[in-house]
Amino acid sequence: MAASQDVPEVVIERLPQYLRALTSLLSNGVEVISSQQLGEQLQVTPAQIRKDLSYFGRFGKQGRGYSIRHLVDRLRHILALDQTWNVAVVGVGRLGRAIIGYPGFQSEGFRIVCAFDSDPRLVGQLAGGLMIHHMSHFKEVIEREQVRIAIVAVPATHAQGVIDAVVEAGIKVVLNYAPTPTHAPRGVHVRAVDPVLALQSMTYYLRNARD
Amino acid sequence: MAASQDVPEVVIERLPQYLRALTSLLSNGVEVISSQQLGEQLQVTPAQIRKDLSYFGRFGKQGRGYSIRHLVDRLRHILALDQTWNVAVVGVGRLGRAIIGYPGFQSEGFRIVCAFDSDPRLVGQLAGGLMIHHMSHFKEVIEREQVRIAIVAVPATHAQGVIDAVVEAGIKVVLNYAPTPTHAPRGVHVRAVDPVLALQSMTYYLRNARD
DNA sequence: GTATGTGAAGCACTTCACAGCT
DNA sequence: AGCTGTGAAGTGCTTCACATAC
Repeated sequence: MAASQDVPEVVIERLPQYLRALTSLLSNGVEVISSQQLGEQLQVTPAQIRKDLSYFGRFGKQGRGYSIRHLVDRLRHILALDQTWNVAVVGVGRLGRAIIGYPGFQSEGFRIVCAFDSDPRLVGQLAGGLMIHHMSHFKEVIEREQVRIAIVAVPATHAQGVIDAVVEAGIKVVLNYAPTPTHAPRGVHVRAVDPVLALQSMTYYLRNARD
Repeated sequence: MAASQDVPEVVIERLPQYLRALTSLLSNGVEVISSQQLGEQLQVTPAQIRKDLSYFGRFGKQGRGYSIRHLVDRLRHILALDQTWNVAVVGVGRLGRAIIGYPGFQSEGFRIVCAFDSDPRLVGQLAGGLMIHHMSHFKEVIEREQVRIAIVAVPATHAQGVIDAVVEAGIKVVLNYAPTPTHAPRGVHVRAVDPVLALQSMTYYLRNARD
């Protein structure tokens, strides 16, 4: 058991994976699971699962395993997923529209409630049913809409400026789709979605590769 | 300097980031850079950059720094990015079509040359200018088209089956957009693009958060 | 008998710090 | 004088292994 800041970030990143697997098991009618079994499914060692969970409490029963239903509840609470989060999308080009239209966020409790762009020709139009606001109204709109998460889908050249602006407006969690390294102050969490980087690192293994 | 298998995967994952930053610098007319300066730009320690590069050779000049032009060439070679890679997309639903239409792959040397789906109603139609083939012809088509990379954009329920099939056909590099954990044999590299997982881990920090 | 929770050990990546080159 | 390349030291995550609980 530990205070928030003690938990390694790698651990936090694994919890949603555990949660997803457990939710799926539950919907298949499984009620109890051991760290061994869950580990096989996720390709993780049982010790790692037990250690990860131990940062937050003692959720298992020795000799039996974990009650999936109970563990799901606890993980959802730990990750603050036992509530709906409102999300703003910045950039409504091709990518931004795809993000707004993607049903996978909504179904997991992330509700995209407003969209922004800096192009005045787009402002006032609709994108996926959402009114497009100008970036100059960002702070005002996200406060009204109670948004605490921003998704950035602008060209690489604009990404840092947009991140600066959303941080200035008080946003602490950013999902960045722009293919560029970015910087944010301490206490702001930015994660990148960058399929090109992922491909570019894997081609390394095709280099000589008969492995 | 070391053999391929000795280089930690984390190092390989950083190289494309270095490459991207260096390419950008070069196009801005910068010719030489120190590990210190590059580190500042990428939020990485200079020692880490030097150590990472040292796995592959000695590319710098003591007292001066690195010739960006030279380093870009070497990194592109190390990562096997000094060639074009043909890519297959499996799944031409909404997401698959967005991937096919995304210009960011093409511009980095990843050419999407064929598309597959298991829905017979889609087979024979076009998606983003590409003929949609049935999965039953996967091996035949990728061999003809010289494809060694697959992008999987099918529903979670089908992802493992599709990955099994593409691996069976000889694919060693997979970019998986399906929101589900997957397994592949040793020697096959699968990376996941999973924005929902990224958001779900960041909400942890919004839990108590005035940090 | 079976599986958790956890200190301790192990391992791997990161950072230091300095010799060596320009 | 400045900056790389790199063994050595440091750090932090992972795995072990066993006492403990059911």
